[in-house]
Amino acid sequence: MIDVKTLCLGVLSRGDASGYEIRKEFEEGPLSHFSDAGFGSIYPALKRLLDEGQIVMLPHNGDGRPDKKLYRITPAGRHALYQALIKTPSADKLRSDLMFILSFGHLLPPRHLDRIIGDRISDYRQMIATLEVEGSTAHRTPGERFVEGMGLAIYRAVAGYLEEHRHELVAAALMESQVA
Amino acid sequence: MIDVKTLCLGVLSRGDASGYEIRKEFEEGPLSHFSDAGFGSIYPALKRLLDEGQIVMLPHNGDGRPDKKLYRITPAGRHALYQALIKTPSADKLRSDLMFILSFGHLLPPRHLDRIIGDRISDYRQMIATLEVEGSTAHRTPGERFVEGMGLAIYRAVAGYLEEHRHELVAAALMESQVA
DNA sequence: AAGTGATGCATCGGATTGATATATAACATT
DNA sequence: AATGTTATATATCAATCCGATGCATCACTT
Repeated sequence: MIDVKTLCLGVLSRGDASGYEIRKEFEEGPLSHFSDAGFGSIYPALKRLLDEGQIVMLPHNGDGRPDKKLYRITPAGRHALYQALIKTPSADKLRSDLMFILSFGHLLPPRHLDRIIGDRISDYRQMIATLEVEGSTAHRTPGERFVEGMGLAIYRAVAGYLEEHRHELVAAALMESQVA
Repeated sequence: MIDVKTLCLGVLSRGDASGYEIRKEFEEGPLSHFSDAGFGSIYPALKRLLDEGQIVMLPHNGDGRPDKKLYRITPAGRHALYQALIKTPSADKLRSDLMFILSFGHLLPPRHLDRIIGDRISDYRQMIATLEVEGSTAHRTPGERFVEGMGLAIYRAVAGYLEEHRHELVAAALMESQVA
């Protein structure tokens, strides 16, 4: 798995940024659908990257404000990023609490099953709507468009599957609850 | 996110198992598509579950063999599992090194892009074929069938998207490499 | 008889997660 | 004017998790 240092280098390869701004990339930007990193891993990562000379800190303009630290990638950093990018990528992994829960559907009240599936469908429909708007307005590189399109494709597949098979699962749970 | 203790309780709720067998569930079973846990987290988790009285160790039949330890869930364990299952599930998250890499496609040789995408398509097609066979033979609860079907739906969506958009991305990278 | 691979337990360092703490600025609310 | 809320911004910390490694036995092949 790609580590947080590499994730940070990736963001910085697009332009200078602070730790806070890097975080936002993983929360909102195109990368957000397939990567993740919190402050607890970003700040230590930046510290290590500094030590290794892969980034430098820009002298802050003394604007006052709570000391924003801007970082810039160095040639050494670009080289390290490239080395990480050409390594064979490890397998994709989807972690889903919902799927774990549903695989034990027989232990739960049918009404509850129906509700959590319905809620999740709404979440996905919302994300899809947001992506459809952003995708047509925001400026993106071909790579970013590709990745965003993949996110959209997956969200649509999941939402569609949940909608189509929701009733099967709830019906099976209902039958079982009547036997018991 | 659901922790490894709960994942273990889930597996044990279906029947007694050893740490090794629990691991196999996450590697091969229907849960494998959406959960994950290695020995380094399973063994400590089992130890804690023992301390908390949520599982017990069965007296091993002294068969010789490298000391297989069978665990069984207790009523307290089933209760803890239930409590975990009815909590609102956190959002699904797909971690994909490939997508991170592709979003920096402009930094890589077009040939390389084409190759890693092609490789990944083969991986997915292989997984889909395996799932299609298993799905029609193995015995599954409704919940397990539902989850396995979701895995299949996602894999098909990803493989399809990669196949359909592969050339766009590679073509864009080619154009850029000619400009430079 | 040697090798390979599956079964099986266990540990350990390093990395990550998730929660928490602090502080300023901008904006809206009462 | 005072209060509350949200966004900006850095940082730490315990609990947990990941990945690699080590050890030993059994089954099967070559």
